[in-house]
This record gives sequence, structure tokens and C-alpha cells, in this order.
Amino acid sequence: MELTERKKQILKIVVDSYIETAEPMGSKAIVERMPGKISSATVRNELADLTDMGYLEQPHTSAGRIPSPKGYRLYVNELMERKSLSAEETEAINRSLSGKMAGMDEVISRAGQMVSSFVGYPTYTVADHRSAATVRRFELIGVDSGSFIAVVMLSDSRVKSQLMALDLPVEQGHLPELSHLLNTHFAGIGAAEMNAHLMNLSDQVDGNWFLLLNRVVEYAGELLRQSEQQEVFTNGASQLLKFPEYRDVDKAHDLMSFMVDNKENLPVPSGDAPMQILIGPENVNDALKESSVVIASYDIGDNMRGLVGVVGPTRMDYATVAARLSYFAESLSAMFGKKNQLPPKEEEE
Amino acid sequence: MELTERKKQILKIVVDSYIETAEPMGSKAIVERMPGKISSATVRNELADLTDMGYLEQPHTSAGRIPSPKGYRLYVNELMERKSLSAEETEAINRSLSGKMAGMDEVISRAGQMVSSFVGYPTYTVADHRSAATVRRFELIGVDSGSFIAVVMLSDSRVKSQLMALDLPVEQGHLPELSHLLNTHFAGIGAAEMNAHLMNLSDQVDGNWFLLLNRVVEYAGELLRQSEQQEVFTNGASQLLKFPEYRDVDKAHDLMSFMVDNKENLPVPSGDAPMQILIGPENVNDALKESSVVIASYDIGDNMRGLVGVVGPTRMDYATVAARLSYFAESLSAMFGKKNQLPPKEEEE
DNA sequence: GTTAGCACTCCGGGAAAAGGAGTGCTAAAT
DNA sequence: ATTTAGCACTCCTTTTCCCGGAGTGCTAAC
Repeated sequence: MELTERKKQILKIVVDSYIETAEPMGSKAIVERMPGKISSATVRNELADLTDMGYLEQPHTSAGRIPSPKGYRLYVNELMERKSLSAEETEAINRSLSGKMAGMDEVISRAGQMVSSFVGYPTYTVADHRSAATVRRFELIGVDSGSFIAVVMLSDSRVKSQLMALDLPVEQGHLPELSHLLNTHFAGIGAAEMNAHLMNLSDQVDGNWFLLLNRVVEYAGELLRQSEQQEVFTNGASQLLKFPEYRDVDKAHDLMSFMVDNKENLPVPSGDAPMQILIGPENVNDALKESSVVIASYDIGDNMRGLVGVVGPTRMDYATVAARLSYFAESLSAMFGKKNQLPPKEEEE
Repeated sequence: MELTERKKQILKIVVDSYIETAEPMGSKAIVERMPGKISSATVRNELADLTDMGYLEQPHTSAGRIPSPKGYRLYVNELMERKSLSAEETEAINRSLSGKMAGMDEVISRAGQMVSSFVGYPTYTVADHRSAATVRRFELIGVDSGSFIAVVMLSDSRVKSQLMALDLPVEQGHLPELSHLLNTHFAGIGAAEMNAHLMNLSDQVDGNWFLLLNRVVEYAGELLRQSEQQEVFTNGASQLLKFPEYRDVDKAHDLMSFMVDNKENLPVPSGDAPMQILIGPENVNDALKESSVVIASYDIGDNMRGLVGVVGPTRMDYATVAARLSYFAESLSAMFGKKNQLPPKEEEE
């Protein structure tokens, strides 16, 4: 059977309507939205065909039609109108992006929140380190006789620091030497190798020094492990409750706790496409089989990519989500990808 | 009318039962739990009295009784058994606390998660700065000709740092001098005064230097404003869905989105008590009128207190929550309050 | 003060009935 | 060959009604 233009037109009407109302659509309602004159009986024939072909489904014998995953897929690939954002929308997104963000860490964690409130669905974010992070530079700053600040600059240009105190006296004069030691032995290597190097040093340096070095290296190792860990953050899970498909508290609870407790299993993009849409059963994970996910990634320089995913019912408003999400991703890429690792210079306020 | 011992005993049974089952309790069921022999008719008389006195309520004429907020209040103040934790429970809590936590920031944000998973209710956390934060020390570290690291140590011992790049050349040799300038002019003062001081400097120092200083001071100011902002974090909101009182999706949604969008209005402790319980209508906020909140605070040194609140239905298991929460708060205080501002030294793993 | 007995209330669940939206099919029209 | 009108039929949804049970409040006796 052939997928005529008219069939596509009808399919699009059904999907658009179902996305909006979450109600099955019948032949009469379709006629009203069709251009030209056509009878409901004709539409019914077309609907029967579309159902045979697998693009539509019938909740029960005498109900209207709703889109099947296959129907959504066709809709997303061919039928849906690529929306462009209105001036107000781009303006609003720009405004939310222009707020103060102290560093990339914050960008990543905030991006999810911002996207979630803009698209009206829950989101999740991941910082994707293309290559394993290493320490680019150590620096020790003396504070007083018992404590010092360890500053660690990572290969992805993040800088982390922490006050450290030791029970033994920290001789300020030696800190530059110790920094140098750290930089020569522990810069540019992975967390795993650090421990080995540390062992080697254990009998080469003074015991007190070793304790201090050990402490700093442990801290650095922790940072590296953290960044390899690809922590996932979720935002706005409660937005799910707005949708009738999650009026069933158990369904809502299942998905929400999946998003919280099983974050690691949320999908990540498989190809290189800037945006990816996974519809219902296309998701490998059971908990997502009745939901859809839209994933976009953005560049934040230094071999890092941010990833933000939008989760919603299969009846998600793909056109709007895709438009907003891609604008977001592009804006973020523009802000961070270009001027490598620099925070945005904000003029306003 | 007088509140006899027997009335209290009955009240306690009703509250205990209702907390467990969420079902109204009738006179027969009460008799089964009463020691000694007593008839259901007698219990009914007592129930009628307790209802008159406002400690119990009747969902409808021919249903059993449920506790009123006043009943919960009495229960919490006098009746409930102060539970002590089992060895397994303290062990589990200790284990969760012993994990790596890189700094106080992380402690605060993790505490909420840990408590939430331990008590089985959603939580929120606030970092409460007793006194306004200031910068204790600035330090600039040269990286290359165009960039440097700004390290800012705050009065609460947090250390923050960020890589900064400027369009103008950063002369490494001048950084110590600039650090000194920052420390003499901007240490120990609030964010507001910083701007004034900056103005004064604008014509005293070289233009390029000023740009650099400006950048660092702006960063520091942002950090100070952030810490004054008392950001609230919420955790585990989805746990609400477990409770029958939130099977009504709208109620769940109301409370959940309140916890997310109106975080700032979540209650903070009013007195000095280590723990505070707000029951139903005792909450000023409408969204919480049918829920209860248990708040505890813990000491994390340097004039800072962490605050963690547990949110649940009025039928919350106060005894267990209070026991676990106070153990948590005490443990955290012990870890951080004592050895001022130091991260826990973890031996294991 | 306590208890047995009893009439009464009201909720909750299940069955039956009514209503309605929508379909599929047939046969006629284009 | 496609489109259309007509109609019987299906099945969901809502409403109504009925019944059983849990629990109460009251009265009268202990």
C-alpha cells in the first residue's frame, strides 16, 4: 500500500492534534481540519489504511486513532514543521543565558534547569569529557603554619581549590618546592597512575612532605575520578505530573525515580547528529518505553561537550522542543565553544 | 474536660496506627491494642471526648477517627516514643557520611540527598551564614601571557578559584603586586563596599591593571552575593508519590512544584531548638498547610550552619524522622563543627 | 463509670442502564 | 476506481441504583 500525500496529511493532523489534546481523533474531527471538501467516510478509509500500515493505533474498537511510535517517527522525520522561535522566545532564552555563571561547572548544572523551564519537560544533563582529564598544574599557597591552599588546574581548564590543614607544621618556604614536585610528578597523568608515582616518592622525600603531597594528590585524584564519572543531573522531574499520561501516580513514580536513581542509564547520543530523538520503544530502557527523549549536545571547549536531554511522554511536542533545545545548544556552543573555556563576559546588570 | 491518662493512651494508639496505615481507626481496633480489658463502648465515649477536645477528627459520620493537627502536636510533644536508632541504622548513616566529600559545599548539598534517602521523605537544605561572608585572601597565579588563575579564600574558609583570560597581556611579574593590592583593598569587606573601593582605585592604577582587578573583584563579589543568597536545594521530591495522601496528582504537583519553584519560602527554624517540627496548619505557607516539616540544623564551623528540612504528609513518621534526622545533624556537627572547617579525614576505601 | 444492644449513617464497590462517539461495511453515486 | 451516504454495531464512559459493612451515638441496664 502506498503512502499518498493525503495519507501523510491526515497523519500529520492526527499527530498534531494528539500532541495537543492527548485525545484520540475521529474521522469527523479530521474532516474539519482538512482543506477542500472530503467526507468522513473517505477519511475513515484512509485511517483504516494508515492503521494497517502501522502508523496509527486504535485504543479500542470504537475509539478514534492515536499515533503509533512508527507514526511519530514519520512525523518527526518528515512531517513536522520545523518551528522557528519567536523574537520573544529567543529573547527570553538569551536573557536566561546572560545571567551570571561563574564557571563551566555552573553552566552545565544550570543548563538543565533553564532548558527544563523553557521546554516544560524534565531534563537531564551530563558533562561529556571527550578525553580523560589530567592535572595541568598544581599550586600550593601558604595560609598559616598549619594550613595551606591547594589549587589544581585541570586539563579541561577547570580550576579547583581547597583549604587543607595538617597536624604537622607547614613550612611556608617549602611550598614552592613542593608545588614544583607535584607538577613534575603528577601533572599530565591519570588518577590511576598517580598512586603508583606516589609510591615511588614515598622513600625519596621527607615523611612530613610526603604526607602533604599525599593529601594533595588524593584531592587531585578525587577530582579526576569525579570528572570521569560523568555525573548526571536531573531537573524539573515534577513537570511530568502535568501530563495526563502520568496521572497514574505509579507510572509517574516509576519514571521519576528512574530519572533520579538510575540517571546513569538515561540515553546518550549515539551518532554525531546535533540532536537526536528517541521515541517510545526506540529507547532501550524499559522505564522509557512509553516516553520519548530529545537529546542535544553543545560544545564547551577543551574537549568537553555538555549534553542535555528532554524527557516527556511520546506525545511530546517535538517541534517546539526541538526548536528550543537546538537554539539553546547553539547559543551555549557559541558562548563557550568559540572563546575557549572563557566564561561569558556579561555586559548587563 | 480533662485529658486523662487513658485518653492520652488512646490518642497515642490512634496516631501510631494512622501514621502506619493512613486509615481511620475505629473503637474495636483500638480495644485490641489496649492493655487490660475495656469495651469498645467505653472507648467510643473516650473517642467522642477526644474529638470534642479537638485532638481527633472524623472524616465522616460513620468512619473511625484520625488525628487532628492538635492531636499530632500533643503526640509530638508528649506522647511519641523517642526512638533510638538501631546499630544497623547508625552504621548505615555513618557509612553514607564517610564517603568522599571534597568540601563544605559538597557536604551541604549532599546532606539533603543522604537524609532524604534515609528518612524516605523529600528534603531541602540551606547553608545559613551567620555573619556576612567576606574575602579573607586573594591570590593570583600566572598561567600564560593571556590568562591567570584567581584564587579567592572566603571568610568561611571556602576556597574558590577560576581561570581568567583577558584580551590584554598579563604580565606575570606583576601578579604578586596585584594580589597585594587586592588583599589590602578588598579583603574583609562586603560585596557592596567592593564596588565603591573599586571606583576609588580606577584612577590610581594603570588601566590594564584596573581591568584585571575589576575582573577579579567582580568574581569575588559574585561569590559573596551567592553565599548571602542562601540558596535552597531540594532532594527526593518524587518520594512524595509513595504516600496515599499524594495519590491525587494535583496535590502532589502543587507541593512538588512549590518545593522547586518556591524554595525560598520553605520554613527555616525560628528558635534555637536543635530540631523543630511544624505540623500542617502550623505552617504559614498555604502549600504546606496539609503537610508537615521537620527541620534540623547542624554546625559546619566558621559561623556557618547547615539546615536540613524533611517534608511529608502530616501523617509523617515523626518519631523515626526525628531520631534519624537528629543523629544525622549531630554526626555532621561532630564532623565539621569540631575540627573547624576541615574536611573529614577518611580512612577507608 | 462501664457495658451490651440496637438503630442509624455513610462510604465503597458492583451491577445495570443510558448515552455517545466512532467505526466498518454495504451499496449507491460520481 | 474512488468517493460518499447510511446504518448497524461496538465499546467506553458516566450515571444511577443498590447493597453490605464498618462504625457511630444513644439508651438502658449493670
